[in-house]
Amino acid sequence: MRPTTKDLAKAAGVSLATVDRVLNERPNVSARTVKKVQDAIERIGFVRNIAAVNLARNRTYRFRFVLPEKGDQYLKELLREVAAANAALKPDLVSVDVAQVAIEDPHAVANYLSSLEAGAVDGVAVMAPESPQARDAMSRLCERGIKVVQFLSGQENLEKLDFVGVDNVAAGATAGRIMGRFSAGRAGKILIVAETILSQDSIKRRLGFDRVINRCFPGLRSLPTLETHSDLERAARIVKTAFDHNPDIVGVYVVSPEARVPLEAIARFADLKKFVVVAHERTPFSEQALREERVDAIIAQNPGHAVRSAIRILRARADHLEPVAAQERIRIEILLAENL
Amino acid sequence: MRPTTKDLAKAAGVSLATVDRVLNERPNVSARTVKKVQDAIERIGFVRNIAAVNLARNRTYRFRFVLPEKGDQYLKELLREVAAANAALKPDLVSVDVAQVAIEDPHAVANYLSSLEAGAVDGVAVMAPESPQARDAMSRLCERGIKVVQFLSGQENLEKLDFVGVDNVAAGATAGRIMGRFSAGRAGKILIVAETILSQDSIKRRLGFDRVINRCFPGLRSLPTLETHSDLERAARIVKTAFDHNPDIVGVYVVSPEARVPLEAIARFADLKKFVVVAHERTPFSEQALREERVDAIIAQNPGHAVRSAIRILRARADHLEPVAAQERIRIEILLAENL
DNA sequence: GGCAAATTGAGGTACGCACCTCAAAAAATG
DNA sequence: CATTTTTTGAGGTGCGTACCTCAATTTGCC
Repeated sequence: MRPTTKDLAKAAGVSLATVDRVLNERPNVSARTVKKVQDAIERIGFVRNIAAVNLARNRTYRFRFVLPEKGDQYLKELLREVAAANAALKPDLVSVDVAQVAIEDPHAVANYLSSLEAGAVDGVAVMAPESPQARDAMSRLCERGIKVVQFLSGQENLEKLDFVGVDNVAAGATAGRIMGRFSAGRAGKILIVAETILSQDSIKRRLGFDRVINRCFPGLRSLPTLETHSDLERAARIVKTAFDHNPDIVGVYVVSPEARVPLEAIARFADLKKFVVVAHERTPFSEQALREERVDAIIAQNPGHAVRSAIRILRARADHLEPVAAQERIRIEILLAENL
Repeated sequence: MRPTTKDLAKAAGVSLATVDRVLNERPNVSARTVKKVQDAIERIGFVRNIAAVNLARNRTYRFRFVLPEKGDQYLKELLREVAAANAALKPDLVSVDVAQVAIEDPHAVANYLSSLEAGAVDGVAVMAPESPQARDAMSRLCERGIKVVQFLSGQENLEKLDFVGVDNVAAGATAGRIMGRFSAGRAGKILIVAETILSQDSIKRRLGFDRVINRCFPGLRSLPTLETHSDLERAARIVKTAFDHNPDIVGVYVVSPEARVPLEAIARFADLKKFVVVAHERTPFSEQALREERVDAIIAQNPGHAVRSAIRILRARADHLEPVAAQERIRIEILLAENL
């Protein structure tokens, strides 16, 4: 039988009240007594029963994901995963919801975060680009006792905050390696498309990508990043210009998470199958494109894993526990048609 | 405030005892009353508090992983992950241990499984190749009320059993695609090495591999599978013969999970860097080899995910719940030096 | 209508722990 | 030494649910 606090009290030669004081770090316990209890914990292998703890504390967890207002398919996947997690974790007294904010506006993000009260939410997962305003707002949230994790974006700014997501330099490097090796030794240029070059994430990916291309694939050269601003017409125009000026394009790398706009733009006047196409994030569009060989590889971070990981971390922090680091590292996935 | 059974009773206009009867599917409740309670559950959004349920039931979960007796580094990883899961889940009243059995002997597996008593274990995760004996033993375990999942091996034999692991045909196909595209259009032969060709897993991987190679890469041709039987000397001998007979080998595909023996055998007389080398499973050896470019890609199934997934499934089954399918699919990972 | 059977209600105990109060004992202080 | 302060113990209540018993009520059947 599993030892209970009662057994622990007996083993330590103290009363239940004292065991309680030690376990919950209440004041007025002598160092000697603390040690007696801790030794007994070791000796009999006492482990707190979380179910009982949560029941007695009558604890619930309310977490919120702060996500972009605008987006395409990847955002939809994230919303779906949050909703799924909310349903799945209800029996565990965890409730999760979403606030959609104009994350491209640092003031909007900061305002929203400042408006949160500790009574309303126990933790937030924030997906917002780096900005001094957002950074300050997050710090202030922490001070008010609300746990914060940075979600899929902006891992640079606050080391003391947990981060859920991939190392974007490595993700870019992975894309670069795939691009290089899939090019089968051909020489030429690589078209690089992003939604905006202002995003730190895109900058990092490009950095990793270029590093690998330059170091390992001398026949290939990356062109300057084109910006779509999520505008199909604009994208088609500038992409066409790029193709006209560079007849020797052998590959296309879509840096930003929503690949639909840039790839549909290119498909208007070129056959994607003729290039090595690497994109980020699995969405219905990119999945379909991979199946039809219009895309050769997708570099992805699993949104379901990311959401669940963020929740586990918030919960651990709320309980003053250390998250299990190994389990929480989000992998950089490489998706081909065969391992979808 | 979250509704409790008390609130539910009031909302349904019945007593607590009746709510209890409905929730736990006890007999002697009229259909009309059941409906009243279920409607009320919907209406007020009642969700059972798992912490309280487990506490009241005083439930504990004892699971066992049945793993091979002999093995190399991948087995070690599995053992490590099981131990880690055991430590991490202790507060949740889950205990996990390992029994190492000579899984290559169907009788040994069957004997071991038959010896398990329902009182000692609530569920087992069995990693054993397909065999009528093992199959029967698993079925009988189920009948005795012990939950069973097939772990990383043998998904064909019993559809009614849960399976944790990847589709090995797809894993082989993924390896084939990587092999083909990384070969950069060169023509030649591919050396294929397995520990034994008797394993269903290896057969399936080879099947998927060949399918992709034959269909998509006409310049490449797979050689017959060589068997190492985990014997370095033997492996070195037969591998050398193969290289002598086939000077146009461009790639090496190690089908079985433990890549150390075959690759060290080859490295004795050839430079692995000159070939495209694809292997399965991440181990300290394969990871190091990938870093040093002696291996070009690793196709892996994350042992940590697999272990945790098996446990979640066993737990769900023990509670008569349906596991969350989406979360439990083990991904076929492609590892390069960049996304380790 | 009378009877048995099925259904429902009331109330209790237990699970392991948190958190509270009050009193008793021990230690520190002067 | 007496006094204050710190430490410890004893005991209670409650968290939300499971599971049990016994009595009361309703239903179905002949």
